[in-house]
This record gives sequence, C-alpha cells and structure tokens, in this order.
Amino acid sequence: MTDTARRPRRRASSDADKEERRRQLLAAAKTVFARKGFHAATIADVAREAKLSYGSVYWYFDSKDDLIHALIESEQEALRHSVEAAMRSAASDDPLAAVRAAIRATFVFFESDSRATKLLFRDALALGGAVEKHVHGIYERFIVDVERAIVAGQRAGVLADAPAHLAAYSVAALIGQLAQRRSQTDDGIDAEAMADFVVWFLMDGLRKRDPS
Amino acid sequence: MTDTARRPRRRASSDADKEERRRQLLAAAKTVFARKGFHAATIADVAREAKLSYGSVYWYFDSKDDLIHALIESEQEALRHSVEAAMRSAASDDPLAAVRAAIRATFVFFESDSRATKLLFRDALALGGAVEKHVHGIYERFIVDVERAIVAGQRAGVLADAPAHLAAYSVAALIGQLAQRRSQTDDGIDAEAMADFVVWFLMDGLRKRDPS
DNA sequence: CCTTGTAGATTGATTCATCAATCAGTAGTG
DNA sequence: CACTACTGATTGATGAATCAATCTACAAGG
Repeated sequence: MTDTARRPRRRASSDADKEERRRQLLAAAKTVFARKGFHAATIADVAREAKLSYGSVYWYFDSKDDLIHALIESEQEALRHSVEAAMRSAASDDPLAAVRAAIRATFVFFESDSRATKLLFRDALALGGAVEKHVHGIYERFIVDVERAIVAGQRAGVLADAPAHLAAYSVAALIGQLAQRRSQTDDGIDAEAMADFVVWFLMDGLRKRDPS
Repeated sequence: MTDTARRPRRRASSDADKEERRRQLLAAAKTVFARKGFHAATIADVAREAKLSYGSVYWYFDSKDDLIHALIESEQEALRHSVEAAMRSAASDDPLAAVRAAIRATFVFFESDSRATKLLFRDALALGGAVEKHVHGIYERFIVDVERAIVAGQRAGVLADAPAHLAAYSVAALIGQLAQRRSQTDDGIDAEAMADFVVWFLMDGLRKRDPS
C-alpha cells in the first residue's frame, strides 16, 4: 500500500544504515499508532509493519515508551520546522502576515499527514505525565511568540486590552482543535481558507463591525 | 476523603438499593479513572475504591468498557442538565445573556469537578470508535444550538457573515480547551471571569474597536 | 581475489507479569 | 427455605521485555 512495503533484507551495518533503519521503525510505529492508538498497538504490530522481527525493535529502542516518545518528538520537530520556515518567508511589512503564515503552515502540515494529527492530538494525551509536559512544550513556544505579538499590538494601540497570555493560549487551542477536526471530517474547506477563517475570527470576532 | 468512604455492608435488595449501589460504583470508577486513566486503572482498583469485591463490579456492569461507557454518559448528562438549567434561568431580553450563561455554567461545572474534566477530555479520547462518537454527541448538540443562534444574529444584522457551523464549532472547541486547561494550571481567574473573557473574545476579537 | 574470524545486527521462542472475565461457593434477606 | 447479591480464587489471554542462538557484513591475512 505504501512505500513502507519494500522489505529491508540487507542488515544495517554502517551508521547511516542504522539511522535509516531507525527511521523505518519510526515510520512503521507512526502508521500503527495512528491506526490503532498507542495502547491498543503492540510492538509486534510495529515489527510486522516494518518487516522486522519483534526483537529488532528492542535493538533500536529501549521500550515501547521510548518508541512513542522518540516518535512524538520527531513529529513535533517536523511541525516546528514547517511553521518556522513559513514565518521566515512571510512578508515582514504586514504584522499580521507572519501570524497568518504560521497558521496556514500548521493547517497545511496536518492536512498533509493525518497520521501526525492523530498521534499528536490523541495519543500524546493518552500518555501520562512525561509526554503531557512534552506536548505542552510545542504549544508553549508558539504561545510565547503569539503573546509577544499581542502585547506589541496592544502597545501600538491596534489590539484591544485583554489578558495576553490567555488570548495567546486561546489562539493555539483553537488552531489545534480545528486541525484535529479536519482530520476527521471533511467540510470541503481547504487548509488555507481554514487558516484565513481562523485569523479573521481571532481578529474581529462574530459581532458585526461598523463600516467606518 | 469523600462520602465514598462509608462502606456498604448491607446487601442491596430493593431496586432503589441496587440503583444506589450502581451509583456508588460509578462514583468509585470516576475517582479511579480520573486518577490513573482508563487503561492504567483496573477493575480491582474500582472495587477497592467502592469497598466491594472484584466480582461485584461484574454483577452491575458487563465489562470494563460497559463501565466507562455508563460513566461518561452520566457525566455528559450532568453537564447538559447544568448548562440547560443555567440557560433557562437567564434573562431573555438580552440575546447574549443565554450564551453567556451557558458558557459560565460549563466553566463552573468543570471547575467544581476536576475528575469530570479528566474523564471527558482525556479518557474519552483515549478510547476508540464507539466512545469517540459518543463524545462527539455532546458537542454536537451544543454546536447546533450555537449555530442556530449565530444564524439568527446574522439575519438580524448584528453578527458578521461567517460559516456559521465552523464558527459554532470554534466556540465549543475554545470552551472545551480552556476548561481542560483550567483543571491543570491555575492562573487565578475564576470560572465566571473566564466565561466572560471567552464571550468577549468570541464576539469582538482581538482587534481594537473604534469607539463609535 | 578468496578465505575465515568476528562484532554486532537480527531473530523469535520463552519468560514473566498483568488483568479482564468467569464461576463455584457463601451468606444476607424476604 | 429460596432467591439472589456478593465473594475472591482461578483461569486464560495478552503483551512487554529478555536472551541465547543464528546469521551477515565487513576486514584482515593469506
């Protein structure tokens, strides 16, 4: 069905090979965990998906927890890279442009990979303590940036007074929930339109503006 | 610590007794599941918490799945009742009042019961298919109401044009995420102030309004 | 080039622990 | 006395983690 199907017969000897094998295992784990959920999925499932034996999984990862941990970390990094790249290439004259670009990149990222969505939103929560903190981290960085932008806007007199941190958290929460929803139900709205809706909603709210 | 501590010695014979015993088991399950999470919690934990024997749990519930299912259903009903009562007693002259009342009631409900929060937001997602649908249900009802209100507001010309369903979903998502956040971190904002912030944010957005 | 030695990658049967679910037995209640 | 709520030891299944055996890729010496 996917490119994962090619069975790796050759044994990994060089460091590059081993890294590649590790990547294959992470890819298999991503598929399996996204399909069945972390708890329901077994190491045997992952090994089967990766066309490797049960024991080999333990050659590359210490435990099932270690595996999901590494996986979530790598997905988070991918998302962060994607968002940061989008923000860098945004026009710098419009202060809203960077925000819009970041939000768009987020929706595009999740749209292009529904497995990542399930992983980050469903499984990350299903795990206790350690990972929960970890997931909080990915939000936190984003929230700090947004909060800073909001405060700047308030100083400049273009944004209303409001608890900036709470508002920033709300932005992140809304984006996350909508991204998750998109992975489950299709309402025919593409990722960029969705992002634009979010930006509009966050900026102007539901109440009709007087045309001034 | 709680009223759950009183050990039930007397055997439940009447229908009322049996219903009470069932309630006790649900209360115990709520405590245990909220503390350890659904997967990590065992039936033995629940039995111990309820001061009943292992086998008795199976006298009242068919399976562990049946138990969590019944529990989530009862929590959802409690939330729905609480919100509906608040809306009924809201002033009917201000169209925003009912919305504000509903949002307040939601935050108050979750604030008064952090176990319910964990249950509905963490465990419900960790479970697969059937329960996921079920949880979707509680949102859906709320969303339909909000959507209707939004459309009415748009007809009356006081709300901006926007995809009403998406906006309604956003409202629900924001409330849910913020309620969940409150159960984890305390930022010294009480439930009603939080609700008022949400209403303001949803209505007016971040951009400063012209004082007209 | 062709051995042949070896480190370490790969295997999967086995171990060990956990826990849901059952069931035969016990005792409270009407 | 009969009914049925209740008990908790037992069973059976599952699955994470281990480990001794096997195999392979590479290298060093002929």
